[in-house]
Amino acid sequence: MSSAIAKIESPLSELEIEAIDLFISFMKLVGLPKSVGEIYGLLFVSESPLNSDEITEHLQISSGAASQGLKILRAFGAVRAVYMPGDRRDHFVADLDLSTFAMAFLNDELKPRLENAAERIQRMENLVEAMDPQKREGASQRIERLKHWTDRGREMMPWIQKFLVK
Amino acid sequence: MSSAIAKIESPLSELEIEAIDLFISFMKLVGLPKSVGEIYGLLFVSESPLNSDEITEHLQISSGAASQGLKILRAFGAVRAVYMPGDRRDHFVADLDLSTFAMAFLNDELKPRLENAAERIQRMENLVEAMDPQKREGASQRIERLKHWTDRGREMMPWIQKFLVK
DNA sequence: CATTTTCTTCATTTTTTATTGAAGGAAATA
DNA sequence: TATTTCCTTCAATAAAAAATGAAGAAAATG
Repeated sequence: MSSAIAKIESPLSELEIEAIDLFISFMKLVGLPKSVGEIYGLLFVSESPLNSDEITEHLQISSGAASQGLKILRAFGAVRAVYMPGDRRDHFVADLDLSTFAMAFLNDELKPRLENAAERIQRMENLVEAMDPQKREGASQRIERLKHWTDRGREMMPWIQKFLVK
Repeated sequence: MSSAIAKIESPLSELEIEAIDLFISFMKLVGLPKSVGEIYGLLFVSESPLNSDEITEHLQISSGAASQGLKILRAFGAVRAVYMPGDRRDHFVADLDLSTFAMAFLNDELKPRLENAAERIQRMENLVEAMDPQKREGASQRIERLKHWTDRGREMMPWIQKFLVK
């Protein structure tokens, strides 16, 4: 840096604060760390692409957290790097279409869990088969209930996906 | 206790372990602690109502955790206390209909968040109004996108509810 | 190809969240 | 009403998750 004068900390605008707050709570809901919400919120309202330094300065977070958070956001397709002529650094913009993010969450987080649940229920059914007939009755009913609801969850998936793309 | 002989730790059956594992991961998904999943999983496959002591023994958790977990589960309507003649202690059974739980989660967790988001977006719109016209354009578009998707979430709620009750 | 810049990784530290268990309250029993 | 049993609460502790920042990899520059 050419100037010896310390950079003035860029305070966040009210708008940025609202956006960041919103996305922090949203990311918490889907189990992602605060820093991910901060970064996405900042990029969402930013008029221009931001580089890693700008992100760490604005949000007062470490470079590690920025790198990690951006990695997660890129994996979800919520953020992408754009080329800025004459600047070596990566610059990032938010994908404003939240359906991209929702879709990725559905496929990467929810779907595997439902599949895992299905496998587990299959194992439970096998275990119930092996029980002596007296005990089997009640257990069997319970497992069926469980199966019913996970099936229900799976049925719901494609519908939600349609809802998201339209 | 009349007997001086230490109680043998009741190990969990394979079926119980599968059920507990399943509900631990499910509760994690909705942001509830492990112990809540353990308790619900145990009760879900239990043939008979269990009291607090039985729960703490089987799961090897503290009385505090059991009390706390049962409180949460009752609040969600996922578990209820049943009367056992000749026994002072509360006995608990799981509500096997998972839609009760899902519905409570929707109403208690999701709905307030969406409403909160709506308020926040309203504030953001006001802030954008107050910006100077040059900057307003882009910001305004972004907020509209945001609004669109939270509205979408709100539209989806009643549909999911119908799906759950049927 | 040496130097500088940028980015990522990961061991450590900090922060957050969950669990424990003792203390005390509430209700049933004697 | 004193005693016992059961349950909950909450301060302290433990466990889990996230953030930090230094080390080093990767890539561009001179």
